[in-house]
Amino acid sequence: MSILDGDHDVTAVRHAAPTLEMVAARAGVSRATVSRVVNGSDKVNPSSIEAVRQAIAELGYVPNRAARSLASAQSHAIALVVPEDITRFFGDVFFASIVAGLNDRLDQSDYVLNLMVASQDPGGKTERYLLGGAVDGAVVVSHHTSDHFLERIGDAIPLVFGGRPGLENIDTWVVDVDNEEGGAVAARRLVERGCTKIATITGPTDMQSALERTRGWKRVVEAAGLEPGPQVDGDFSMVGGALAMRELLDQYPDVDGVFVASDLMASGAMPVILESGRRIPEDVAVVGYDDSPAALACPVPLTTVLQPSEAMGRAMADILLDVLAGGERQRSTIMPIELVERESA
Amino acid sequence: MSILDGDHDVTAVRHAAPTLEMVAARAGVSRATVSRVVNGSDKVNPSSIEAVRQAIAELGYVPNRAARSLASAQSHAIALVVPEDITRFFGDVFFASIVAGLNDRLDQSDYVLNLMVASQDPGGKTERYLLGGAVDGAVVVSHHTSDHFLERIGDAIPLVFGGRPGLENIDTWVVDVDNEEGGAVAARRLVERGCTKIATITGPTDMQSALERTRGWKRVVEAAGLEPGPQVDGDFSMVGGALAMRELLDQYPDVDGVFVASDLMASGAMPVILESGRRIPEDVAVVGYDDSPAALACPVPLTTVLQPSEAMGRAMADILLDVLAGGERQRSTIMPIELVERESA
DNA sequence: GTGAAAGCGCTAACAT
DNA sequence: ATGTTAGCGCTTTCAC
Repeated sequence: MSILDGDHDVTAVRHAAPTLEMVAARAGVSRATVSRVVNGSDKVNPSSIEAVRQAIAELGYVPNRAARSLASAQSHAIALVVPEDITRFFGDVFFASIVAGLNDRLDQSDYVLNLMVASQDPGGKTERYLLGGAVDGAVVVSHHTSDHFLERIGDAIPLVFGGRPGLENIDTWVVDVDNEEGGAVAARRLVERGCTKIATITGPTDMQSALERTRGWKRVVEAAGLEPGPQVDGDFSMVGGALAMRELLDQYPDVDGVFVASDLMASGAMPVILESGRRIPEDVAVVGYDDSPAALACPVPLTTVLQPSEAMGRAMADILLDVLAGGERQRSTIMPIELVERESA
Repeated sequence: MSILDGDHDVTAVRHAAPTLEMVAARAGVSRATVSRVVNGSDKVNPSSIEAVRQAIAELGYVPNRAARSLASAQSHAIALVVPEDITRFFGDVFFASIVAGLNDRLDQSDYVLNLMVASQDPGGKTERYLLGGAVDGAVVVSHHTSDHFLERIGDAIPLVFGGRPGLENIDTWVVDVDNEEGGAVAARRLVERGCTKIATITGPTDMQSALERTRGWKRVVEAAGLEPGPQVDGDFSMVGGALAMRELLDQYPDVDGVFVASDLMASGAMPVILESGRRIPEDVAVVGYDDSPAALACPVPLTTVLQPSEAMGRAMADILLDVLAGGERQRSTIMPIELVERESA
């Protein structure tokens, strides 16, 4: 009692956290017993459990994480590494739902998530953090190809990559979406509705995912006995999509179907099509990619390819947790995509 | 050398991290000296510094965070607490740039950011984490009014709130944007362009920020000698904005100016105005709020109120870091808003 | 300027 | 089932 009645010092003095030792003293048991109760060991006498529980409640005891972590060599934390500009990252619904999925899975464990934005990272702070035992494992999400510093880290803690190839020769897992199949599904839709002049607006050519989507698109178009139309780089941005569309209409005026590799680009491209006097989908059918909010904000509701981003996040967390618990997991997990049918194609 | 040449066990065995003791042995100095070098103490002989540095490099030594944290009673981490649904959080550009600002400031310190999404938080994991000494302080961002569990936390570590009122009676700081002034600026724009029938589409009435914007709007409209038009709740969503606009046009058909308390709502409301045969801004002028990407995706480029969200994030981090360093800071910081002039008003 | 020694609060063997 | 004893890897007096 005497320790707690400190109402008078609320604002100025921070309460010193009670320790396990204080709990032990109050409950009249050894520190080891308290530790056992806290960690849910089964070999404890019910009466002791009760006494400890009460002492914990009365004192408001919370285990010190650093001490626990030091003694057990586990942090019960995992890092979310984002080697990307943070505004871009958060602006992207794809990433947002991955994080939501991650978080959802983690909520059911006693692990916490640490956000590491490594875009600039002066002084290798991120690397030191990951190597310093602060986290038991890490999840890496980015569209870009792997950054170098991660190689050393995969050597020290398990790494799960999302949406892109992992590193070679070290302990890493990959959860990816089947981008090529995504491009293929989009193209198939166009082919099946009777388009014969099928072009595509692609993402940046230095992104693996963009390349794969294009490859899938091309495969299907060719398999249908058609001559693939132009591939114009739209840079994954809205204005990029508009510019690409303009260029496309110029050099390939009789285009009747286009696979736009992101909804954002599609939302930029559509007005250009409309302004040229063509109708969507009657004259030019459009299939997007992402099923982002942008798909609904388009002039014509966009038929698009849905990536299971939240499920990806959940899968990544699940794999990492499993591995940390000593389980075995497949190195590579490919998540299925699906077509969301709306009006543009 | 002999310790490092372990190329053969890359995949299976994780390297045991070198300890300070190993560095000391290699450098031929005491552990205390290594610690001094690592922490940049000035009272170390240059030659020792050199020896230690080299040993660190050769061994690839990285200090163990848990041990350091336990011994120094500091974690060098701060938490970003989000008592909100994560998808909503990341979907909101306002929050995204706050995080960008936070991160930007933190990059220049040796603190790291820990993401705590407390929306559901079974078992009070977040609370235990924050209370367990895992972080030295926390930043809380959310539009919603304070959650209860934060009170105990503010008692243990310094808390900085963003964009909403903090808690009473405990050590908290608040960085907020002047929402009332934001609403006032928007209304002023409408008044100055000659509107006389000015309505508003508001955010949810249980959000402080929404209330304040409406208050500012009302104050200015009345000060101009005008009768304030209807206030319709648009729920901060796109469809909510559309529905609200429809209702507004019904009950107040001669409206000639409307302050829509978020760009997202405005992007939903505008098409409704246009479809009713009214022109923007000639018949109905529209001012939004946020200066989000949605402002540019509107049928008519949206004049809107800009919140300095990134600066807010930076300010929050700055305050927290200062306080952690023992500095004194004002409890409340109000950031200025500004009007972004485009075509809709 | 440098080293020795004593913890930080917890977990994990090892006894009992 | 419970207590005792060592540490985990680091910082931090306190001597020298």
